[in-house]
Amino acid sequence: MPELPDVEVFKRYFDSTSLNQSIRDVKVSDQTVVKIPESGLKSVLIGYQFRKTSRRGKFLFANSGDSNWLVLHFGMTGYLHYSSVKDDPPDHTRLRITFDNENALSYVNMRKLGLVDHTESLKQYIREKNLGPDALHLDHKLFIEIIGRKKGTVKSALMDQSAVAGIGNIYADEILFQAGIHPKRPVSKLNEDEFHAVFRQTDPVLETAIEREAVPGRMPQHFMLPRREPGASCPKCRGNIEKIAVSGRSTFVCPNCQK
DNA sequence: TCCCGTGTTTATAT
DNA sequence: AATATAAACACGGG
Ligand SMILES: [Zn+2]
Repeated sequence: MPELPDVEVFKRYFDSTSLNQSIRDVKVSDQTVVKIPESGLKSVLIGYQFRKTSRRGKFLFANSGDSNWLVLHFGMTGYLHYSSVKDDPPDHTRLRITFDNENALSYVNMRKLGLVDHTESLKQYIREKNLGPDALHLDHKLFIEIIGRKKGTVKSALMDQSAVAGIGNIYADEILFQAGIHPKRPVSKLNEDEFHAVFRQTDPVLETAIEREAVPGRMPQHFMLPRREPGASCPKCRGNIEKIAVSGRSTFVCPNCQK
């Protein structure tokens, strides 16, 4: 689930549920995903309120005052869940933050590929993680420059978080499908028009996905995203969608529409 | 220095 | 029942 659009949806969910409520308790139920000991998290959270959030790529940051940032990354299976403290938290809840208003925010992650961390400096954390600029609303020239200097296939370039942050396996496929570019094309062989086609599709794909709350079934008819299965038909030409591997990741492509 | 393949993780499907 | 797969990244060899 969690690529840029999903994490942006999580951010809005966080903003609409969990800001400006005093934190009463913090429970860590998995100390491998949560990188800070429970006692440490308690000391930076209890008695504070989340004031604002920030997103860079697939990372979500929640601020509760000067030099106090909670870091959330969702891996492949993470999400947020907010409910009454009296309700049982979902399975695989790794962290639960309880507010004075009797509600609680849970960080849920079935697999342990994500992380919860803490940092005093957003800038420094982003630098340490080597994250490129956010993929959404990226400047045209910068996008072309960053992607253009990469080696390898255009799909792996788009998915490189140190180049442009936020695009993962699903949305790389979608952007390239909308752009009519084959994911295995080497970046070095793309001409100016093809670079431009990829750039031109990036914002609309990401923005549309956010509008539809990143739910596959709510995507527009011309999206390939809900059709990631062998034998599906291309929404543009009705041809057969092909499943291939690119940098070891499952990739769906219409060989007729993507050259 | 950069790119790519491998390992990590756990529930599901075959 | 073993095996493969899945929206993630870290790491090490070439
Ligand atoms: Zn097609």
